[in-house]
Amino acid sequence: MGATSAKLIEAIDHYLSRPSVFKNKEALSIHYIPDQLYFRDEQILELGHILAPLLRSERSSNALLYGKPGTGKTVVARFVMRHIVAKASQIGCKVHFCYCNAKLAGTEYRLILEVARQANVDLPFTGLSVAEALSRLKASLLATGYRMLLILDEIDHLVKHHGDHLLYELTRSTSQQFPSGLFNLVGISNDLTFKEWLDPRVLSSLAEEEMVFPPYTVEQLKVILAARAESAFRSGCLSEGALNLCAALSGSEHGDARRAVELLRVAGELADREQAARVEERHVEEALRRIEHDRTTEAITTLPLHAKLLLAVVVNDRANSTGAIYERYTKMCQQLGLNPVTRRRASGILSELDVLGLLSVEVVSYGRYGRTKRVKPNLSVDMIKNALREDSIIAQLIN
DNA sequence: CCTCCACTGGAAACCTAGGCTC
DNA sequence: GAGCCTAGGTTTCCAGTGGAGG
Repeated sequence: MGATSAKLIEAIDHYLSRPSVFKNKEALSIHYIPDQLYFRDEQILELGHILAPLLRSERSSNALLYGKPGTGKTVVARFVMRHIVAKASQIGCKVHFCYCNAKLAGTEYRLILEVARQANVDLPFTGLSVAEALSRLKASLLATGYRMLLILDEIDHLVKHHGDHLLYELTRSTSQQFPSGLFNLVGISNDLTFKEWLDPRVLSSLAEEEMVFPPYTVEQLKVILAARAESAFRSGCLSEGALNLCAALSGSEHGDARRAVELLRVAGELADREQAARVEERHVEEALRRIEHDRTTEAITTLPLHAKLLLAVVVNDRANSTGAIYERYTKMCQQLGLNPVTRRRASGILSELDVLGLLSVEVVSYGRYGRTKRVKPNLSVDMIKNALREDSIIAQLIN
């Protein structure tokens, strides 16, 4: 064995023997479903009542769960589903249970694909029309005599990007075998106004039951965090102050428990890295910065090339109107030997950068001198430049 | 009150790259 | 291989517009 290998093994051993503040980090993962959920008994029981008929192979009502991010919608839905799945397999009830995030799936087709996968139906990952994919899924369910409970997370994303056509089809899918409907839907939405996007027929069948999840208070967040921390951290490895700070930082926005838990996890990782015995408040503060930083760096580095170029023009040349930005941008493309996108597209990209929170874009009118977008960076220019420099093509253009 | 700038942003067509079915 | 499908990005076309200056 070479000397390098020996050193590597030593380093790994050292890493493994190093004390950690965590005893079970899994408990702070976003996919973790605790055995006990706090302050959501009402919603759990209500959803349980709504879905219980499935266990007698009857149709349940469709339901919509609303609430701001991190108010426990997803975890409640999955918690209830877990219990019902257990019961269903115990009594041999013919229902497929399926959880799917519409935003992660991306498109209608990929959503159906994911649903089908969870129901053990094989579909090609491209090449079929949405209608064909759906009818194959239905055919397979009918052939096996299963009905399906479908929990659709971030359903507002689906509707806003692809319309309500798919929901219409799902709520209208009936057969002789299932005259009341083949699919039972539980939709989850962050957006309280998304109903306006729905056709009234879809809305009436989808929103048979509606549940609203209120934000957690800071005090409630403390209890939730304390319980998670109890299973995640070794005893004495989390200071009271750090926990309170996590709750306070997340509670001040809108009681976002997911964010609070993430903050706690990152703070723990930072404490581990510096081999601290305990997670302190300063780790939480650093974690907050780190999360913010990672989010923007990630957003920038994954941008398409022309979006990066336009962003570079804004932060580098201080150009602030669509016309000026476009002019500088086309010169830049010339230098690089690239074909520039059209004015229309550039305008669209600037708006997209606004939605991502990287730029702040405002339409202003200068009267006789026209109407344009007033554009300025929304974050520290240095942070944006640093992230842009990771792209070798852009790096040569930024001073 | 009217004009007219420098755009905005909707709509539809188009292109590319993937893949299925027959 | 022909003839379909989809997704995602882009181009083309164009009607619409807030408000300074006449």
